Amino acid sequence: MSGHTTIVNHLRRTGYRVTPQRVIILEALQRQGGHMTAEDIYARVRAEHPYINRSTVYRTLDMLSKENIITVTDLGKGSVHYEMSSDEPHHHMVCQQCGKVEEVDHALLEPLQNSLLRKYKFKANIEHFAIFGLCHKCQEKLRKAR
Amino acid sequence: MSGHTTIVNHLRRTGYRVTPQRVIILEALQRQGGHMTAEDIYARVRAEHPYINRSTVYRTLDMLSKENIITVTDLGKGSVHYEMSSDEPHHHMVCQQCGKVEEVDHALLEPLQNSLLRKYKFKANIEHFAIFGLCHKCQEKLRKAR
DNA sequence: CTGAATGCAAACAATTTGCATTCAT
DNA sequence: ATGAATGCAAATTGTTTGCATTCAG
Repeated sequence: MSGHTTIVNHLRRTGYRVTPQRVIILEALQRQGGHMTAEDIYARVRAEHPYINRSTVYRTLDMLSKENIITVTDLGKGSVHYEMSSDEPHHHMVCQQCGKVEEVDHALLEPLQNSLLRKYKFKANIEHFAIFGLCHKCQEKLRKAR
Repeated sequence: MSGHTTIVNHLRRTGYRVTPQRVIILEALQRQGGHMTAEDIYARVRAEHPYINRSTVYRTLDMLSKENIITVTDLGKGSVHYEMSSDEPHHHMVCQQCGKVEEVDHALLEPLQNSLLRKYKFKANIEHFAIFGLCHKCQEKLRKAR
């Protein structure tokens, strides 16, 4: 699931209409790469195409996530983050001190995923993963402060 | 950290004033046991003490979590959940289909916690953990639906 | 041409804030 | 008596909705 045309074709096949605003929003997501909030995306899109409406952005993001073209992650910042889905799942460590978000190798999460399935028959959706805590730098800072 | 007086004493020692509203909010949290949103707590408290203000509830919850008397969990429902801190940490599996929240044994999380520390020096705050996915029942339902 | 998608303005939910008043210490 | 905490009303933030208009297919 990547590349403009592939996605656009998928949408068309599924019965969605390919409007200019949808294309523009998709492009913004692809250009950025990392996480963005709806509001980030709106701002970015607005910069070049001032006629695009905020609700269109929200509705499009909703649609894209239902189609698994983008993934939604709740990083505990009061608003959800979006990014393009990728083949290699990755996860997020969120520093509660400085707010920095780092990525976690999927391999570290797999054992947990398996044990949850074995013990609780719970199928963890690991795309939707955010781990909160303290990054290395902030631990150092805290230690020195004492 | 449990029992009315222990907490009340801790607060007083730390320089907080022990107001009736704070005591009432604490009691509501203790009576309930499980997670509650700020709004849940407000409603419950209001039922018996209608004079208590909404902002007082929010401010008190804020204070209690800063003092580690309660823990905050973002279960991805648009509003944060609170519950009394306990000695045995536990975590949450949130079913994205039916919304049910189950608890996860801490033992399953420990390996992850360790590997994050080893590989990224990231100190995961595991009190703040929510794992999203599909519970057993909803997996069954989904399978049958197809 | 036709219904899906957009734009707009208004509604909403959860939370926060400024400020005058009250009350725990 | 003094500043911390409360109550109140208003503001903010992020998001959703109803409805008339537009435009992709």
